Amino acid sequence: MVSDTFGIFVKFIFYRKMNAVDILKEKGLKKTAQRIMLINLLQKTGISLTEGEIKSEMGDLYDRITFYRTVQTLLDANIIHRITVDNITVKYALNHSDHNHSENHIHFFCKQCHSVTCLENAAIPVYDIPKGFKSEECEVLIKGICDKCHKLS
Amino acid sequence: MVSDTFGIFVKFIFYRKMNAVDILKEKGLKKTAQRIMLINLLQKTGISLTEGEIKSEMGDLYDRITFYRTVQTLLDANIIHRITVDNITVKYALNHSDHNHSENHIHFFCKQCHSVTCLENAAIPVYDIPKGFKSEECEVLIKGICDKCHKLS
DNA sequence: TCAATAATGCAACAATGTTGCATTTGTTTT
DNA sequence: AAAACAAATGCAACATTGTTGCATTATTGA
Repeated sequence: MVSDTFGIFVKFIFYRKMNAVDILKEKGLKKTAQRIMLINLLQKTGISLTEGEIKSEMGDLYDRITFYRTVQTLLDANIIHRITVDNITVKYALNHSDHNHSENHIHFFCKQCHSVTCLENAAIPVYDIPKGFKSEECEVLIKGICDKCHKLS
Repeated sequence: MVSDTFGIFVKFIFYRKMNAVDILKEKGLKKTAQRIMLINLLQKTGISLTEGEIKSEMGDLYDRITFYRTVQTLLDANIIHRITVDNITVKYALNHSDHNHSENHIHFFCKQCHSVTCLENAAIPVYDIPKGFKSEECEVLIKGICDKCHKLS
């Protein structure tokens, strides 16, 4: 039996392994020092970072106002996303890919080391919500102990 | 076959239908004007409210500093809980019951009227998280169109 | 009713986020 | 490669959100 279905070729761009300059170019954004440094930082660490953590890594290059504008630009361009833990701590993380809609994946918050990991491959289940409600997007934050802290204990 | 299992009698207190004064008494908290008014307001509206909404309802009785302290007291006593939408808007809602651990239920955010409803009866599913991670708590925010807005369209 | 204790509200501060505008930088065109 | 253009930066100044010390006021239990 021969399938007559044509495959649809979808171009996926994965940010984790891409050069910061190329990401910006791809989005038609100017290659500025702060943008490149922020993307590099999020790639290097692999987890979500707070403004404070980003600030201390960036050193002299950090400027509070430019930081907020850089973040806004990268959020708008769908390159990074933002997570809030306990209604207080705001963290920033690199999106998985071009096609990953900001909030459609699960975040894991470690109560011990306070790291936030994006669980890209964990499936978002279908929720049994009451009649009349129409679900479109979903944010999930699981709290517990991460793999690294688990190993140490 | 006769079961020899004894039932365990658990006293559940449901905040939605309880008098504000009784809730405070039950928790050993003083019955102050602001606390009573805030609880009454959350009971009356049934949905989550922002500080601004609470302020305009409270009128003269509202004081910003006392509000933050009142909120903290009621959070600590497990009477209310806090929800953040889009990392910006903070909302407050009455807990379902004494035994409802703050974040262990699903919130529904309506993109049209911006209301947040607590879906008390919607079950939280078991997530398939990577090996090594240990899940303890879970926060879920579903975004879409609520039942009221759905009816109107 | 009075004393003990906790809550309130003012001032003052701290942290977080935003806007206007002159200057600088990145990009495009010649 | 240099000029011209547009967009990003960083300063000042402001707006919003949340916190703390302390004197005053309200609640509660005796």
